[in-house]
Amino acid sequence: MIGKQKASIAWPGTPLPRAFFDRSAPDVAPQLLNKILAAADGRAGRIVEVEAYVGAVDPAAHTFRGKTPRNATMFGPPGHMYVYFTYGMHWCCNCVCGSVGVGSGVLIRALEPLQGLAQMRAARPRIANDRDLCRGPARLTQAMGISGAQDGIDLVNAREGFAIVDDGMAPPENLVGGPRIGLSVGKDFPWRWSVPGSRYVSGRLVSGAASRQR
DNA sequence: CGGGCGATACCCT
DNA sequence: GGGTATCGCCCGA
Repeated sequence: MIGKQKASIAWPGTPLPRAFFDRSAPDVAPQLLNKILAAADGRAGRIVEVEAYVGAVDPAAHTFRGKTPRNATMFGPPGHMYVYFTYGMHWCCNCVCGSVGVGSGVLIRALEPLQGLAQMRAARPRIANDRDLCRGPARLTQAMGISGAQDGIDLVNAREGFAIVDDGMAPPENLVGGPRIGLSVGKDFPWRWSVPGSRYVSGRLVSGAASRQR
């Protein structure tokens, strides 16, 4: 149907409320670990890696130099999805955080695929290993069916096909942020978090981590 | 497993 | 016109 059908999100749990996102992105980001990114069509995955980006103070943020047509969603209300296009071929998705006008958000960098694996494989036909379906920000958007058409949708009311669901699994404890990936500036902000030991996290594994699965 | 590199289009200066 | 919040292929070890 057209854009706003009543979508029932497929993974059981409670969609995160608006207030969850109405804090600074580095506060929200680690709390998103172990939550579920779920689509109305059945695809779902557990969030295992995130990065925070903060308007005005963070030179790596798209919003660093103020509002433009591309980044407008980030300056809007929290709990919406900011989807951007990069490297001429890839889409990446964020949760907008903080108050209107701040311009910050959390980039979702990796998911553990949980449900709708057949649809994910169909969306990424060249991938032989399920481990690689959602291991990376542009890979997971492809697997989940997210593109520019989803820029600006509301994740809280879940009426536009996607939501972030709390299914009762707490975030990992004693998390420490590390440097973000793929930047030429802003490398000093320790605003990347991941689920320790998860084999679905992007980037190079530290030595020995490959055998330490969970 | 890890490094190197090309692809590719849009955005903002 | 330069840079990009990346990926996948190829290669050597």
